[in-house]
Amino acid sequence: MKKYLTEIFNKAAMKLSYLSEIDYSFDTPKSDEHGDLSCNAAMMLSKRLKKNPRQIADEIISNLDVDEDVIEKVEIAGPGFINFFFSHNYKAQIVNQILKEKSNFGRSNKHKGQKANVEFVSANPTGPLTVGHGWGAVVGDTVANMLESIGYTVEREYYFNNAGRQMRVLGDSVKLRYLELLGNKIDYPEDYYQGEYIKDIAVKLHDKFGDKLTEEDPEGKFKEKAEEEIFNEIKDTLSRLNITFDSFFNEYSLYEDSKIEELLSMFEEKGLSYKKDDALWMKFSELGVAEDKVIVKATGEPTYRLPDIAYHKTKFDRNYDLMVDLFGSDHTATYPDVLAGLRAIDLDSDKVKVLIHQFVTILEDGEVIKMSTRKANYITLDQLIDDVGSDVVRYFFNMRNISSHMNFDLTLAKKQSDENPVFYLQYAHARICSIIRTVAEEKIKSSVKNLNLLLEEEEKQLINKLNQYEDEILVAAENFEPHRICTYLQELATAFHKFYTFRRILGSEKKLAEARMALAEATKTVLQNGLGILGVSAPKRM
RNA sequence: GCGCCCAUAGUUCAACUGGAUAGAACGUCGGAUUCCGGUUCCGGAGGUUGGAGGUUCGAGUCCUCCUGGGCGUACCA
Repeated sequence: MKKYLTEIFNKAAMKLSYLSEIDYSFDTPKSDEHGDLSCNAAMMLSKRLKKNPRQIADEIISNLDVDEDVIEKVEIAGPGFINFFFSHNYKAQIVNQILKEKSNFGRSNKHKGQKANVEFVSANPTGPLTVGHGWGAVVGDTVANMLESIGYTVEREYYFNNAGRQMRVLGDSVKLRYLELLGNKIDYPEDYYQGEYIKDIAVKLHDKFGDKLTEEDPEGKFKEKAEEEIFNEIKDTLSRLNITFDSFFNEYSLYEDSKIEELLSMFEEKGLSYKKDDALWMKFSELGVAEDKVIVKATGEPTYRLPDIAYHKTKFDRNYDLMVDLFGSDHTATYPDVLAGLRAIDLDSDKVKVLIHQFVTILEDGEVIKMSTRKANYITLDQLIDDVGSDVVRYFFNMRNISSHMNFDLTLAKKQSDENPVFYLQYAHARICSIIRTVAEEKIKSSVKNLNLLLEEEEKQLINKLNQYEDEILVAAENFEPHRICTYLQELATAFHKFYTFRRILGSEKKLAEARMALAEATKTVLQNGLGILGVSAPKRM
């Protein structure tokens, strides 16, 4: 529908040049009294043209070449909205389109030929993933799915720092637990990793090497084994959520490939770095950031900023049109430095879209479960998946706007009932599958020949919802907002359930039954496609 | 102190990048099933969008200030 309006407006703009000077839009009104789509152009122009918006609206309408078979009514309403009412026949054809395009329905080629990189999770392998990582993991993967559905070729990437202090402490922690295992009395420092998994790794090393590692460097086998073990566990957890990565990029390779040195000399050439107190500082204050920061410590070791900038530079070198970074709000202070660093070497930081999710609070029986990583007192993502299953985890993390703080209601999530929004959606899909099975026995086939018979209110509402899908996907994807899809699918499921309650397939006149069947099948396809993007299964039976 | 995020119905959240009468789910109260899956559907009650100003045709959305919460504010990542 939007496509159609865009076309006739573009044609009209050749006569009314002012139309191409503003950024007007077509929106779906909240109330259907206001039509299927509404245009705000006249109101936006009223100041510029110093004319009454309704008068402008009138002028626009008289210059539109409207096909009456497509749009049956255009009216000016309120302060100057132009409301378009599409014909029922035109809207009903969406059913035909859906059944033809099947799993491709809703995909667009708007960004065809463009490459995107989505970096997410990126947790350092120092321990199991927590529920907080879960949010980033699910949303990152869903954002990648959405981008694919609007034409991008997407690479999913996981970046981790294996050259810094955190990994050193990890090696130290494992070694100490190993020594403890050998009967040494140890004093385990508070800032070492506290979890039981450290002991498990020590045990594995002990099983394999006995007491031969007492002289081993913590950064040797201890760190290596820990990284390997923990990474495997992280990958296993993610794969339970159907999340896999195309590439794992590690910080160490930036040193091996001299990317750090290259970057340092670029900064130096541009006069953007200077020595002070034995450290190397970056002139961030000249790059739109409040103050200068250290990029190489007095010890000669870079701070995280330098490799982070170098890493992002490799993304530019790899020619992505869009780079998405997703991380938790505890990193909120770091990204402006990275973006400034990229601009400093003349890269277009607007191509980097930084998404930050807030913290997750877990609620059980109305009580907040307090978590502390340092004390290893947290719910792991694995435990959460054990408790509620992958579908619920994915749906719950997708259904909230990431910029809000989230309350994850464990009690609700565990319920396999109508209180749980996931089941409402899945039930709608399973119900349609069941109808298809039943109806097949009655030898009724779906047909798109008589869609114009679908004139009942519930049928019209459902058709309207189906018409909105393509646009919802596009808006959700371009805004990086998976929760929009959840909201839409809930509305679609509701529209279907209402249709089902009042309009029967069996027992209706043949042509009508066939048309209704087609409508139900189209709904099933859209539910399936939408759930697919969210990474939630669409069960045939429940 | 400073920076970023948040505050909408009893609760959890929407509101299409400033649009028309602020919506939905859960909860609550009251209804619907001889019939393709009742894990469903219909209806009622429930709001000064944290507060105060401002910008304009129009503000939950933008600006300023205030209140209350979260996350940061390292030569940790």
